[in-house]
Amino acid sequence: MVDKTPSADIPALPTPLEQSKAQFIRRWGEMGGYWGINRTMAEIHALLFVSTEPICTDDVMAKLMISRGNASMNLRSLVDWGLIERIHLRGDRKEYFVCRTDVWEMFETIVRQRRRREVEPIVETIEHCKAMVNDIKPKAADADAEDVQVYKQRLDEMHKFLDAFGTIVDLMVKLGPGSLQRLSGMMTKLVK
Amino acid sequence: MVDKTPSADIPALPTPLEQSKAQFIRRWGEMGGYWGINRTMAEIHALLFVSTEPICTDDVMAKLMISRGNASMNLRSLVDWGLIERIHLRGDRKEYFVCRTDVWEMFETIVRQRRRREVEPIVETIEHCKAMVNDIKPKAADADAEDVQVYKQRLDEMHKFLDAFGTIVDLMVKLGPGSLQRLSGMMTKLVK
DNA sequence: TATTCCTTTCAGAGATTATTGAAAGAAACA
DNA sequence: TGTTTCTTTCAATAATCTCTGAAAGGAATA
Repeated sequence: MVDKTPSADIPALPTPLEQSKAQFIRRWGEMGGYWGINRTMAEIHALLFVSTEPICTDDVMAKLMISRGNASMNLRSLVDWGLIERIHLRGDRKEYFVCRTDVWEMFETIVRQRRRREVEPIVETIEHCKAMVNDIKPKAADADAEDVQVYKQRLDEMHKFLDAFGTIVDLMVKLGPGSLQRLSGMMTKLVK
Repeated sequence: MVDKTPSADIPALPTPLEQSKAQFIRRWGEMGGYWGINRTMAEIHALLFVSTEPICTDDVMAKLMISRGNASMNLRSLVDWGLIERIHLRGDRKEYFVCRTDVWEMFETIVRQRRRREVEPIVETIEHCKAMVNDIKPKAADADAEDVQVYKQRLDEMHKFLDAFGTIVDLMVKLGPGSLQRLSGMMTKLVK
């Protein structure tokens, strides 16, 4: 453990580099809120994303001014999501963390998780709901008849849409980093 | 205003159709939570999505067992999002609501809003952050030099990625309902 | 204009989620 | 083994978000 502080407890004005990073971190955190990810977790992720060197829990605590517990929990979540990694530095007992900086990998990871958590459950439910109304179709020829038809149709459309959407995202992920550009080229032609 | 209740205050067992709808509504609501949309708002949306007929505030209150205020606020949000519409029925003073049932339109609407709220702000911030470190580049040739380089590069990659992603989503929306299927076909060939 | 019917608003209550800090746990070291 | 150093956990607290219900606001009707 080396004390990197230049001259002990002088606060030191933030450099433009630090200011810029701080701004990015703040905004990334805010956006996290929109995504059902908590702000702190997103901020930690951003902090690691803009850090050249590995960072330990105490660094995170100091830079974001949060408690040890909070830092620990959110770092763990980020590891669970697969967005950051634990590493160990020779001669240092502490754990350090680094961010997967390849934005494509990041995207892939996030898309996979969100799909599993947010798309698959609703698809399963739709299938189940369809089955429920299919089973009892022959019996009820009453006033509901049209209602049932419309309902089934809507579920069907939603189902197809979600399937197609999932497929395309899968393929994008499989195709890798270049696919967005390639696709965008293809689609531009298609549009004409 | 016609009283549709079959025989007044007999609760009536839920039909399979009603059960199925209820299940869909519930799940759609849960998923809303993941998307930074509140559960109730998502449930109202689902309720309208599976309803053949227009629905008024009292219907929403009754079916979801929520207060008038809650129903009113969330209905308004859904209108603001462009996911549902207010309509008026002849001879009835109440306002009714219907859902845009075309899943493609729904997707388009959601994507537009989310892009504006979640992608554009971060892109602006990245541009701003890049400018901040560009302006001061010539001066600082000290130890930060490499750090600045890496930082700029990462911001750049993120920027490019977000741009490309936005482009492709735009194109998908422009191409309309068939594009997912078409694209998925094209991409499947590409993969081989 | 007064009345009725319906909608919106918003302060307070309630529910949920995030954060802290201290205690327990785990791993390296001597 | 005991000690040190670091990490995790979790009950209590704080912050945030959501919901209610009653009051105020509007618009159609008489």
